[in-house]
Amino acid sequence: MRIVSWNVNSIRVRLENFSELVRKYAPDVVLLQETRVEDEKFPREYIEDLGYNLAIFGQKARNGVAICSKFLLEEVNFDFAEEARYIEAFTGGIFVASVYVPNGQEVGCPNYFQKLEFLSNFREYLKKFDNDLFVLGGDFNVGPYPYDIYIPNYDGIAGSAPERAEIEKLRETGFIDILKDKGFTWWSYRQRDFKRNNGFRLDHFYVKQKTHELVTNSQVLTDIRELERPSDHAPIMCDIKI
DNA sequence: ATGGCTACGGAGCGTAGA
Repeated sequence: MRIVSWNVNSIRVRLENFSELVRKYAPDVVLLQETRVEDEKFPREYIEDLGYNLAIFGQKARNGVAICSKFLLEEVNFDFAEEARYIEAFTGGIFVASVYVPNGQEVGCPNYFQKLEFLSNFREYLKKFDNDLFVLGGDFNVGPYPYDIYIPNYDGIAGSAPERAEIEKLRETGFIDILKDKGFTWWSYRQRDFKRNNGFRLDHFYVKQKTHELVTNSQVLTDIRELERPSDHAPIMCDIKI
């Protein structure tokens, strides 16, 4: 099974890039974040015509998550967060989840503390999957290690010690960050940051040991970030022997 | 130089992203 996770920064603007992703990599499951569209306006037909079933949880203008799968989607649930930031389902024999962690805006502001709280609550929520084959993908908006952010000694938003501590606690519950050391996943649209590789590694896959034993490959799809009218995030991909 | 770019809503430019 091939799984992609991708912050698309508007699904409606990214349809051609989505099609190219499917043409090049033929993923079985695509976990989307920042679809930025209410459910009634989601381009369902376009995605379904590419061969995917859909589970969506969106809202107007901001946030929005979705799961696209070539397999039947069962036990779809998006109760974790009030904003459209989380969705899970059982598909093709495993549980998958797509999460869009709040950005936090600026260290110390109210949204920043909401981000820390989100991560803390989320860690507790995920205990329900302790005994399942489970792949969690998403935009965590944190670069867990110093080399995940191109700026030396950076400790601003996405790189502050409390944010990194929340992710460390997630790892301490047994989750393995399978894209550690695989490079950046986000580059600002500004300053030609992508060309200069001024990036952050914000998009992660987490699996526990039982699932990790089945992972055969993981990578960042930087070629999709190079397309015309790209998202500011590259998709991330992993292959699981299932 | 505290901007730079992109998407959204909604018809100006403010807000958010990270």
